Amino acid sequence: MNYWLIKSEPDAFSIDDLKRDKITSWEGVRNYQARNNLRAMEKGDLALFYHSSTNPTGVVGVAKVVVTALPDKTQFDTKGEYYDKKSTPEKPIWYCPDFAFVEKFKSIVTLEDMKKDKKLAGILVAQRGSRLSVQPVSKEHFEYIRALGTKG
DNA sequence: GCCAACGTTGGC
DNA sequence: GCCAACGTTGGC
Repeated sequence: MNYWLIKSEPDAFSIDDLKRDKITSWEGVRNYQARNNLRAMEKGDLALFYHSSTNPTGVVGVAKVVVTALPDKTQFDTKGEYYDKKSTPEKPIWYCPDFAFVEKFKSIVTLEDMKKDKKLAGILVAQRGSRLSVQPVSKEHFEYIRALGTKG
């Protein structure tokens, strides 16, 4: 059982979109480190859902891995924005798991909150220049942030 | 919209 | 395989 943080721009795909769709394939990640994290995810793992490039930025809910990583079909779509000409169905480069909606927080746990909180010292997302869109999170940090968000 | 951080690409 | 140039992310 591992814990993660996944970033999404709410204009592209928000926690409300996940709530509506119930399940989504986490397609379009084109960063090797993020992909490696996606491939390391196991069924039942939980992820903090983070809204980036919005005001305020922060964790807005929780998602659960329901299907482990399979080849991301968008890499083969020659007309799509995620097409990768170096990838083939025989040797796919990019993989994505499916996430299910778990909950939306009563209140957002903002990046500012996380940076200030001594209990969250060392959390990747609050580190300067942390661009990685799929990050591991410790169990302690996960549960602490979830408690902050759900208590409202 | 700016720009720091940092990943990727490609020439050598 | 180094590294400069370039592109992207994402907070502000």
